[in-house]
Amino acid sequence: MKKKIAQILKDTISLKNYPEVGFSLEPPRNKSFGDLSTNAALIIAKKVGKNPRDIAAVISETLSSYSDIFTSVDVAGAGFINLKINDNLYLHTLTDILKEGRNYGKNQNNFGKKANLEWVSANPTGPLHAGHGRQVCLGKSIANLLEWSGYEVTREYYYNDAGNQMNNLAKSLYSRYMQIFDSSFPFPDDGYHGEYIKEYAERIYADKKDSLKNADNLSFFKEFAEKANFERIKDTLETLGIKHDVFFSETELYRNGDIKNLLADFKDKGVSREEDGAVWLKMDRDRFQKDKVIVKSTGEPTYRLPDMAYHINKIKRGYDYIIDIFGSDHGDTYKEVLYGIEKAGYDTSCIKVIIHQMVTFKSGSESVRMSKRSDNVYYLDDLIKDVGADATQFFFVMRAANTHLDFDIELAKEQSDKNPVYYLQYAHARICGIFRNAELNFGKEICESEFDIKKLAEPGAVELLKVLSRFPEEVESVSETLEPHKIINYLNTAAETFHKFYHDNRVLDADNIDTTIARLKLCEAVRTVLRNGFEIIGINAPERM
RNA sequence: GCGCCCGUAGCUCAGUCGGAUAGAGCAACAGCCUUCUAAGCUGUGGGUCAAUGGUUCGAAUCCAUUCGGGCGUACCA
Repeated sequence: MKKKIAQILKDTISLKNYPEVGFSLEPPRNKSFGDLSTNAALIIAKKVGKNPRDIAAVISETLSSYSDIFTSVDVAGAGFINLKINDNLYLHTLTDILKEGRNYGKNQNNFGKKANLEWVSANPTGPLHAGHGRQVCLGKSIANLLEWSGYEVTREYYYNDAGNQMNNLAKSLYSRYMQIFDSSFPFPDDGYHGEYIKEYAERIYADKKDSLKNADNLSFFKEFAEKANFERIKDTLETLGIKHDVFFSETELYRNGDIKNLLADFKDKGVSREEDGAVWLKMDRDRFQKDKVIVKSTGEPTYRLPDMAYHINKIKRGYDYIIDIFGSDHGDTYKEVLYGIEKAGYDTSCIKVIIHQMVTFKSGSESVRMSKRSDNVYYLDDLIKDVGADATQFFFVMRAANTHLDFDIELAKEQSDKNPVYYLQYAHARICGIFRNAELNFGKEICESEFDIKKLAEPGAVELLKVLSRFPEEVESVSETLEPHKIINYLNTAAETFHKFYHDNRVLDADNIDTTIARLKLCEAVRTVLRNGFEIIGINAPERM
């Protein structure tokens, strides 16, 4: 509906020979100003140097002639045009919502396009810790958003298994295994201290007894640990309903020659140089402080080179849109990686990098420590166990990725009205309750009856429909910015408007069957929008609470 | 030092491609359940939008500087 009105406004502007401008068309903060408000006249006025109110008057005169759409067109303030929209238009959105059902809100703006979302991508050196949760949950929502705007989405997980850390992992496990026989067996200085390594050692011992005591290489331990860690990571992700389509290993880039080829490519193009036995990528001094090492003097590439090769691999696989999610600790390094890809001659404009800030956990007023070094790590598993999958998902997605997040475990755990997750879910459960009662008291047929739209004339119902009609626009804009917290903000107003309606208007009324039927349809529409919104952010829609 | 992100109500945060009287949840206070779930609804109080200067019809929003916090600033990933 907004699109249609924007078009009318645009046509009016060109009809009056005003220059084409970018204007806003939004519901005003203050509802008494109307349903939509535009600053078009102010923008035009600036451009042509005339009084904005005069221009607004000219435009609004034409707009008023669309009397079937606008019930009032007013010029206000400095030159805003405020529009009130005919309630009948909103009543018809109800029919649309009921017809589209689970698809209401989806759009096909990117139909036929392929997107690749890479996230989590934690190396398999141990279980995911609670801090990983932010990107795990963000990615889940973002993948959904992409799908809701028509993309075919590949969910991808990239892991570095070629570097030193996997060797450390193997050494750590070997050491724990040997400690079963000799508790004084040395543990590597930079080893992984987690309890899970001891568990793996026990499992190996149970199966192999002491047959690996004199192993001449650690490949068994490496493979065992990698496999076990991945199993646990995948289990954790599955608890949250996440399944990656592709697990891409760094080793693959060595095997298929991508890394070697890229290095040769850099050399051919003259963008790399050698110094002190290492290979450096020449960086643009306006943007970077110094050149960066891509191959160490030991002959091993740094993480940058495989990362570049990996992204080039993704580009070559033909995606229209490539999205990475990283923590703020990668805030600078991804720029180096993109720079390298450009130097290799690839267009990086299809790559979008989402950086999220770090998370601190607290329990009430106490902060929860998340040290990687000690045994005392708060894992993502623990968090999910403590607060539940829905609250985990909700709390991580509730805020803009761009700001630091305080995760209050006590609040998330709280099974009460304090907890913002329940506010939304409760609205859904309430509606389900109404339908249970409707079937009980009026029979199943009542839900399928034809309804009379005129029975929804009361302000609460119209207000509710106005909010519901915004959902597709909301999805559309959020799937461009990839900021799922805005969906939550929207759902909050939807839930709030419903709770208000519920409080003021009784749905089931034996004396007014027609009204009952119409209101049931309205409830069905609210339930649809809530359910669809929940699907995007990735939480359940409970039928009772 | 340099780079990126942030600073909005007592707390946690929305709002930021410039728009009208800056919002929500929690906390505080006062009300509403013999009728579909009170995990709800209604109302009150609470603000130098970190500070200063600038740009203009108009700034929480853009620019500059300062202060404060986070993350980087490796031949770690």
